[in-house]
Parts: sequence; C-alpha cells; structure tokens
Amino acid sequence: MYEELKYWYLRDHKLFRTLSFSQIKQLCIITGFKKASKGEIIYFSSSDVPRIFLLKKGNIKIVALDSNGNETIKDIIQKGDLFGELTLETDNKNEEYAKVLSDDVAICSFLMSDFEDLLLRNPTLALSYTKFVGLKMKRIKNNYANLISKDAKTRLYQFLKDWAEQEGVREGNSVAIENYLTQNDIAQIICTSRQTATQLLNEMETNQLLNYNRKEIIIRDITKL
Amino acid sequence: MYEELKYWYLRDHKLFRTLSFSQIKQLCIITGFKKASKGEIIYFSSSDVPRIFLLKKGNIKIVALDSNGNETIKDIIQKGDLFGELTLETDNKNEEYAKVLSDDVAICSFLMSDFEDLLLRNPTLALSYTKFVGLKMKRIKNNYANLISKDAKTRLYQFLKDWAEQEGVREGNSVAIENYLTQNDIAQIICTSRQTATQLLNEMETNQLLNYNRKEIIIRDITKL
DNA sequence: GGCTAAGTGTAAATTAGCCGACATTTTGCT
DNA sequence: AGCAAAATGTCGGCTAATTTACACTTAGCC
Repeated sequence: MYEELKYWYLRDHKLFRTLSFSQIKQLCIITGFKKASKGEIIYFSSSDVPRIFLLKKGNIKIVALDSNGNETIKDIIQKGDLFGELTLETDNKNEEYAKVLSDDVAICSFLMSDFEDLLLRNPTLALSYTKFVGLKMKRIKNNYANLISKDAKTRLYQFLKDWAEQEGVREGNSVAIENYLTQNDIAQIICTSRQTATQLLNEMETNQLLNYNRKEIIIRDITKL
Repeated sequence: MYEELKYWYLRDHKLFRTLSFSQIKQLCIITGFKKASKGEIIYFSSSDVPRIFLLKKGNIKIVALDSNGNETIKDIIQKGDLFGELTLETDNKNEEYAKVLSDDVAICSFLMSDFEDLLLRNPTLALSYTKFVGLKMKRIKNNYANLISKDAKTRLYQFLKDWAEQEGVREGNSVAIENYLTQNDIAQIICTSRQTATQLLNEMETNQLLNYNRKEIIIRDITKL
C-alpha cells in the first residue's frame, strides 16, 4: 500500500488524534492491509502472530464456533472500530473468525508487540487506549445485562435503538438504517431463534413501528421504541 | 491510617509489583480506608469524586437497582480485586452500591484522577492496567456467554466450578468452599429464580454431588461437575 | 427464651419462546 | 431466463423455568 495512506488510516482514528503527524510517521506500525467482499471469511487465526485490526470501511461480524459447531455472533464491528486482541493478551483457545457483512471492507492491521511498544513510548496514548478498552467493556456489559434480564421483544427493541443510534440516518423522529443483516443474524445477536425474530419484526411492521426489507430498516418513530 | 500500611496495601497487589518501593512511596495515592461488617451497604455514589477501590479483605457484591426497584447482582468482588470505575470513565446514570457479604471487609480507595496521573507517569503500569482490565473483560464475557447459551443447571454447575477454583480449599478431588452467599444470591448470580436454584441444589445433594449448608459447601468430586 | 425476619423447601399453574416442519419468496449464478 | 440456495413466513407441540402460594427452619435480637 502507499506509505502516505498508512499514516492517514491511523491518523483518522480518534484514538490516535493526540499524536502529531510526525509521530505517527515515526511509528510506522501498520503491517497489513486487506480488502474483502461480502460473505468472505477472514481468519485471524491462533497460529499467526497476534495482531490488532482496524476496520476502515464496511461491517463485519465476529463469529465463534463452540465445540458442537454452533455459530455464535460475538460482536458486530463497524467502520472505525478496532478489533482482535484488544486486551493485549493472546488467547489461543477459541476458534473465532470474521465474516464480511457489507459489500466490501477494508481492514488494516498491526502487530500487537509493535502496538505495545508504541503505548510504552506514549503515555497519553496508553491512557486513551485504556479508556477506549474500558468503554468497550462497559458497552459489552450493558448489552449482556439486557440479554439476560429482558424478554426477546425488549431485546429486539433495544438492539434496534442501539443500531439506529450508531448508524441510523435520522430525519425528525424517523430513522433509516442500512440493513446488512439477515433476520437470522439479528436473531443471533439478540440471542433468540430465527422464527421468534421474524415474528417480532413482522409484528412491529403491522403495528406501524417500522418498515423492514432486506436493504433498509426504517423506524417510524424512534421515541416510541 | 499508618503511612507504612498504605504502601504495603498497594505494593501487595500484583498490578503494582512492577513499581519499586520508593516509587510507590512517592505516589501516595491512597486517600481512603474503610472497614465494614456483614450486611452493611457502601455507596460509591455519583455525587462523590470518582474513585477506584481495592478490596483488601472479605467479599462484597455489587448490586444495581433498575428503575423498577429490582436488584441485580453485577459482580462479586473478592479479596485483592479492584472495583469501581475501572474504565476510567465517570458514569452517573446507574445507581449502584456494594453490600458486604463476609463478616467484615477492608477497603482502600484512591482518586481516579490521581490514578490517571500515575498511569501517565508510568507507561509500564498503564500497559499492565490495560491488560488487567482486559482480563477482567474476558472473564465477564465468558460468564455472560455461559448465562445466555446454557440452561439453569449447567449455569449452576459452572458457577460452582468457578467459585471452587477461585476460593475453594481442595483436598483430593473434594473442594470445600466457605459459603457466604444465600441461595437467593446464587440464584441472582446465575440468573434464575430462587426456587429453581433451591431445587437444583437439593437435587445435587440427593445425588451425592455436594453437601450444602449455610456456612459451607463441600463438592464431593470436582471432576464430576 | 421467645419473637420476627430472613432464608429454605415444595408443589401446581402458567407461559415464553425453542424446535421441527413445512411453504413461499428472494437472491445470486451460469 | 432458469435453477439452486439462501432468506423469510407461519404454525402447533413441547419444555424449561417463572410465578404464585404457602409451610417450615434457622438466625438474630430484645
């Protein structure tokens, strides 16, 4: 990839804003760059050197396979998110991979060890990163708390609200979301069966709460969810 | 409190082992110390300055109240654990408090801002702390994954295994755990009703898997859980 | 010692939502 | 265009687990 582009990719992320351009240039930690298109599976396998990834464009889902071969959606990663071993701890047990959801994605990556060196040399960045990881933890905690204590309907509503907030285009009280998920994906995210998710979505449609199709979800009035 | 003791409290924690004694002495960040006994409620309320707490002795549970007044157990904190705003982000929304489970506890605390300064001056510590938070996140993730995908029985078994591993005294394949939780507490932790938890525990007792009473739980053969 | 509140035991009624079993629709591919 | 595969729609039976309801036991306190 073009050297200039590398720096730009990093500099663009809010985490690295505290660094000056020349600092970023010195670091030069990006070691990989990859493009992929819909449906592709990207392994960030345990055999490889531990890396941290930065999703520049598109959406992917992180999927884990348990011992029975069941797929579980661990996370949905959006443009600008870091993913991989954010905890800076290598973990070779679990078999995880990423699947591309949007039409195409761009991912860049750097070695965990390089990133650690970088953090050691930049205390301010280290602090930002710590907060960043902490924030992520808080989000995950809240999500899970929802999953456990609420029923499927509430979970779906909450998920739609979150999704709308993160990616939706608001116009008055109505929000349009680009729908790159199948109903099965949604079901997995809110931890219910595909059938239940389908039912609930149709119910919402008949109740005039939203318009659903495979390309787009329009929430009529976000304040009513 | 005695100045010397302060340093010892910090130095004793694995997070601060990388620092030399003189470094710790310079920091002097501990600003609070507290003892409390069973049943007491400790607020680390939103009105106060944000703090990070370190549990030196005993056990507490972190409880959250939702808008309906329902109690949810967020976390069980054991000796040596840090708790509070580990994410370094103040969050004034949620109403959380800690309740003492063991006969008595000792807690020390320091200001989040002091801790941030400390991290800025010690990049190595910042890195350790990030890993520490990350590890905590991983544990939480695993717990939740269990809660969601498994049935109540499996959840109880997993919880007992974890508990035994963390605090149990092993003798051959049998493990004795000091039981400072009520059946209701256990039920809340594994996210089920009190009745179901009672039933399952009694079932395990009749199946000779464990001996349960209010003071102690003895798991007959940990390998069979 | 006796009272009260907290904790534990047990059972029946009810229910959310999973599962299996399809039909139908849409998409992607050659 | 035509085919196969993926995604969506719909239905009842089934089951784990919540809820409601109440009896019993233990612990703490005056």
